[in-house]
Amino acid sequence: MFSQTVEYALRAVTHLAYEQPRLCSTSHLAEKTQVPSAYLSKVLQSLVKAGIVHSQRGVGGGMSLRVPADELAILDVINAVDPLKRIHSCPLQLDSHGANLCPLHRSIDDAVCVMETQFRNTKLSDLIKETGGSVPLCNARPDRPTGLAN
Amino acid sequence: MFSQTVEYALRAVTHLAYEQPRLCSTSHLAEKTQVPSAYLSKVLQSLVKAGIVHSQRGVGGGMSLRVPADELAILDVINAVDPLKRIHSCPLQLDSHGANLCPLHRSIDDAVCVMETQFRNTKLSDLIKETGGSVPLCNARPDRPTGLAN
DNA sequence: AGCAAATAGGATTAATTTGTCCACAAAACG
DNA sequence: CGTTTTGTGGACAAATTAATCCTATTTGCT
Repeated sequence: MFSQTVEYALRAVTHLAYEQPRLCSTSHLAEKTQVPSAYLSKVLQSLVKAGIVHSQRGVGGGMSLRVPADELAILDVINAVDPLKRIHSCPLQLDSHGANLCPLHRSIDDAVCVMETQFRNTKLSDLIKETGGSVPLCNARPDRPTGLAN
Repeated sequence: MFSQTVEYALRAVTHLAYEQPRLCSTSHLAEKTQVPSAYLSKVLQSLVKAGIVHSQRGVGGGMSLRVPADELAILDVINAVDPLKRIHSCPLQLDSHGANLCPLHRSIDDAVCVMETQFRNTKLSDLIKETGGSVPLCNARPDRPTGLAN
């Protein structure tokens, strides 16, 4: 349904929010989110380019959120790595119906639209609240909750 | 967002509903829906196996709907070729939170759930109603609306 | 029986997505 | 200044999805 890449990106920012404002190295993030480290680094690069994540090289460096968790919609994260694509015109070239989509594509686009709205309204901060016995990233916690990353 | 295969399957059943109760050959369907013919035949095989489409070999044969269009949810079509996968347990193995999903996966699954419901409530018959200046499959019409397929 | 029209299905190729590896660049720190 | 730690980016490999090709099988028709 959603690509692996989206899943990985969301895991990453969720953990970053959880450890805010500490910097997380890619390898630390990879371990915590169970994402292949080398691939995660690619995904993070996309998030950096999108201005969602800040990166700091060198000793003690790593990644951190560039945006407050309550201002970052998870739609932004999704769109940074694998954009939801709304249907604006008929995929069959026969655009003899102008701006209207046929019922099929109207229906598909409606579904995408609903998700888009839902993901725009869900902020990253919503994902790090511990609600109803469940915790962010399925109980992934920092090793030393009060210490430094790594 | 949705796979090519889902798109193709939906185009196919839409056109089948449109030409109901005539039989449509794969090549006729392929032309009308602009789907690669050889690939469409694979997709149709899945629909046949799922009991959604009836196939008839030999001269004058082809495909037809096995189910009335107003009883066939487009969710059934989607699930026949590329099932929506709900998240039932945490993708990270740490299932230390029992039946609860973490907020991230709860949120993703909610979105999938909404779509599932929407696609369950949308019947194929809804896709062949000509509403608001737009027509099924972006104006694809049978060559001879009152004649035989092909 | 024999031919033509159609689906069924296996094998193969192409394209895309996912994942790995390695050399390089920047930053901190002695 | 050099070494270590970190991200960057390119090239490549593996896996999955999409698409093609070819042969068999079923069916209708003369």
